[in-house]
Amino acid sequence: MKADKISELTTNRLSIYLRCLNELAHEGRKTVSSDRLAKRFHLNSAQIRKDLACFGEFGVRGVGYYIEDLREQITRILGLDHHHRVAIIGAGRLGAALTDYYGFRQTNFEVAALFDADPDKIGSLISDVRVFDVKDFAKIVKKEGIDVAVIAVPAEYAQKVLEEIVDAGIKAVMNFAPTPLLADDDIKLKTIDLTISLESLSYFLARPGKNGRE
Amino acid sequence: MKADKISELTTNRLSIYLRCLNELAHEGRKTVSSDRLAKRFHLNSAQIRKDLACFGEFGVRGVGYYIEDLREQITRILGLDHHHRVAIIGAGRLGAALTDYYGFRQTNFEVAALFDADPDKIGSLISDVRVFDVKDFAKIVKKEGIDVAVIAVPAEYAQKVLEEIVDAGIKAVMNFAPTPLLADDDIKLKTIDLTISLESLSYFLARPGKNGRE
DNA sequence: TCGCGGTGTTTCACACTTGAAACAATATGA
DNA sequence: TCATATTGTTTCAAGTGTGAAACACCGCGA
Repeated sequence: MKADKISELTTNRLSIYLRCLNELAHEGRKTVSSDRLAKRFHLNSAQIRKDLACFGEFGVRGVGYYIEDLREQITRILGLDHHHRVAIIGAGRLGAALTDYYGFRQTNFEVAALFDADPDKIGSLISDVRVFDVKDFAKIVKKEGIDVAVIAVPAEYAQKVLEEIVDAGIKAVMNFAPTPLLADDDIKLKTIDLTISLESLSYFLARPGKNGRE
Repeated sequence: MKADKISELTTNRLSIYLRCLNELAHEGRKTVSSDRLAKRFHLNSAQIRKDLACFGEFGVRGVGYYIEDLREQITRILGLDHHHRVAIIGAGRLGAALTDYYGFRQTNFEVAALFDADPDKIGSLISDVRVFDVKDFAKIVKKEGIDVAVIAVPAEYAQKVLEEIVDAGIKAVMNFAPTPLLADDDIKLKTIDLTISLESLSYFLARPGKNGRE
């Protein structure tokens, strides 16, 4: 197929498939068919084949997929074979929790620096990561070879911080501030808005009987 | 309109509108039209009117919306005028960070109890919240009047924890474990999967020139 | 009283995603 | 050799969300 317009939904599913394959590999299985994979993990077999076909032909007709091989392929497609260095802006509780977040290490991301404007925090260590003055952001980014930024500051500062991030040449940003941010099209910006999720739960609790799954 | 099938996308937008109104109210404005709101916050005016019309007639023709009034209405619709008591299962770093998360207080959620299986943690206090043995979950839930649960345990335990949560009679669950969970239709389950978001950034960085906004 | 501005509502076209179905192609094993 | 299993690919229908357009209705101020 080799479509060049890959939906983010597709790559999200690749993440899921990768986890499923890891589980199967852990059990010692060698091959799996899209049908078995779908039945086991409540997925859709046609979708699995379509998603994978976007990136090449990884299966063997009549057999299925070699689990080890497919794991490597998906790992490569998702870029998980590359190392990334992360800056977290905002050394509050969220920033500190994220510094320790196991998911970063798991996905080959390394928290290389924290940034804050609070003089009491600047210079300190959080989980062995140094807190720098946000004024020195661009300089440290260059020196440390940072290519990913995480926004963990209050909503009112988020847009300004994002602009500094972009000015420093970073293209991939994860935003935890509860506000939509504006950025150019060549910047990959993912916003994780916990407040919206909470208010969605609140809405559900306020009107029993109706539902919606995310 | 009074449609009874409200999309979650609609309620998510209500959350956004509420924030915008808060900002406007803070500036001392009294009324706002859907057009001004849309232009100011990069929204779509037709969508705003449609979303609001799902729940009643809040505007005044020829005038727009009274900001204070609309804030109250949306607050009521989203159930933010009700207090909720939250249990966090998993007293690790993520659980601890969430216990302190300001967004909970902001949305009228109160973290009432933490749960863990680690004897070293049970009985301790984290930000003034007691850590209980997860074995006592149902008992404490009843005693403390808890109606919302947050899953902050490793992925392999998440499904089991969810079942205990459901058995305890809780209907609203937020899951931070990086795995899709299965639950009945009458349970509101929101999964925040940071790993998928990270892998999405990784994919983007691995293939420069292509993009996608979440 | 009249015109302007803005809501409430309907309608339509477009895009995207999903899931099913069908089928050719092709390894494997009997 | 041949049946079977399963991929890779195309096609189609259904559902959902978006955004524009049109317009009736109505409050306000001139």
